[in-house]
Amino acid sequence: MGEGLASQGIKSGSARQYPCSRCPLRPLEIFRKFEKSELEFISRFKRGELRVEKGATVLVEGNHSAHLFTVLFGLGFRYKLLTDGRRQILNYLLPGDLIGLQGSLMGEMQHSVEALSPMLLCVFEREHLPTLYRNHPGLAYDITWIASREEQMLDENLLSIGRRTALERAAYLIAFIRARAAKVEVGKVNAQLPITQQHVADTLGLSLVHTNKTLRKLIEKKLIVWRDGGCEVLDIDALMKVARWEGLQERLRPLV
Amino acid sequence: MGEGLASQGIKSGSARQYPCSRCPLRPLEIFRKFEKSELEFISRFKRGELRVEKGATVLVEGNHSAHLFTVLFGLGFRYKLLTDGRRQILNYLLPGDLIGLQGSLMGEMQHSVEALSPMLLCVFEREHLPTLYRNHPGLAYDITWIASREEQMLDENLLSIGRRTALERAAYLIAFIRARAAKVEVGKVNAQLPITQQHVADTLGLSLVHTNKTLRKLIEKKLIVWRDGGCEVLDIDALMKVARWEGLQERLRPLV
DNA sequence: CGTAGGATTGACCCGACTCAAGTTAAGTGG
DNA sequence: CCACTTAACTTGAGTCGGGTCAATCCTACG
Repeated sequence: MGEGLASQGIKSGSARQYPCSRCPLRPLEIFRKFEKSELEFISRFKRGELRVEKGATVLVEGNHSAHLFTVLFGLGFRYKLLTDGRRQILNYLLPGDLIGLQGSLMGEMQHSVEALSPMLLCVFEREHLPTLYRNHPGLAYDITWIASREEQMLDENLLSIGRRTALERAAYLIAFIRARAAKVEVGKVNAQLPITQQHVADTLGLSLVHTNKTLRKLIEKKLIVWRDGGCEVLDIDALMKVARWEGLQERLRPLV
Repeated sequence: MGEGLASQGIKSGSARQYPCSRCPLRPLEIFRKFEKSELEFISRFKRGELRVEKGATVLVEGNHSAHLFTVLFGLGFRYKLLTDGRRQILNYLLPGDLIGLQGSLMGEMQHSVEALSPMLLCVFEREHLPTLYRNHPGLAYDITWIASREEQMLDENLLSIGRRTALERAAYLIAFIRARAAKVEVGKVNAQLPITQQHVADTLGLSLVHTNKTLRKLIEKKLIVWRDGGCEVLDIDALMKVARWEGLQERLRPLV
């Protein structure tokens, strides 16, 4: 188990490596262009940056968090546990995704968040959220939009786990993450997804052993390879076909 | 398949049976009390009412909807289909729930909605949403809150389908709907949930036959009975124990 | 060179699926 | 009022996907 925020320093003020004005994500074409006033607000809203290592726990179910984060770099995942330890991974977190909105709105986190790779997070103060809603309806709208997008992804995952076969599920999951990653890849494309087969199993609702055998089929078909403790996609179109998945249809989205 | 909105009349103006001032839901103790100005805005935001029969399709995946709804009475569900017809029910819709927010924000519906009982819906105009965000930050916040709550329920469902056994899942589902219904039951408590075993199967990701055998076990244990084409809960605490579910923890919520 | 986390494999079993009949209850038309 | 239909619920038999157990293998790392 990780340690949560308390023990991890949040750099603020001048310690930032990425002031909003030089945000590495915002120039990407999937993100809608912001007004100057919006950027200014966001810039003030941002309290600092948080660097978390691979494997660290960013947020813990049951905790109250004073912060809200946006992923700048790296990959993480949200999950829930049953009392006896069974784990279900709910979704993955990529650059541009918001972390901890549920906790900010409702008080208590109902899920935990862990880093799959080193991550860099923008830190926002939860208390400023009402100010944002009061003074920047456009940004408020964006936040609802982002929450709604997360809901949509969960719908899709639910469909997958409930109604797809093991092979389809595996293909869907990998194609889905790959497709999302492709949209926010900053700099050189890092084709490698830093997940273990245990993560895949806990996402798909399968056992580790069966997950391994299922992934093996995808590997034999040369749709993916498993290398250096991670997954590389060789043929995303074929994966999508196996999964009967149409692909992401999103055009422009907000980045808070 | 139902017919969608086009063929169904939306009563507006004086045809309304429930002006917001006499909203049957708002007095319930789970809903937070609104300011007079908020109520006035909601009242203008409401365009009319829509009555749908049992079995009717309210919204169809892929469609653009000009409306947003709040459930006043009745029970419905959201679902998605795979191309070959496999269906996954994502969540159930009860009084006080918002329908079609995703479609309103992102343009196209990514899921369909069907009525399980006769339903009465408040109809809102999608175009007025930006006005709401501009003039009523508190309501905007509420809408985000509602979206976030839906996300939370989906997280819980995902955990259930991915990691609970068939018996646990069935117990969880029924306890969950029952618990939610208990909070919004207007007038006499109608203990009967108007769902078929096919709905349960499509929610749990199980086959109809196996669902039947699983429910049979709950019936034998006298936790539920299946009567008149619906489900009645006899012992919700026992159901929760079987499901290892802690129950709903929500206190006050907004009603838009 | 030893250890540990992850990936792999085989053997065996059980939960869940499909197929195939029923049964029950609520219409519907004659 | 009865024969016919249809939707939903049941039940049994046989099969198979996916689970558990138990090794084994790799490879990065101290």
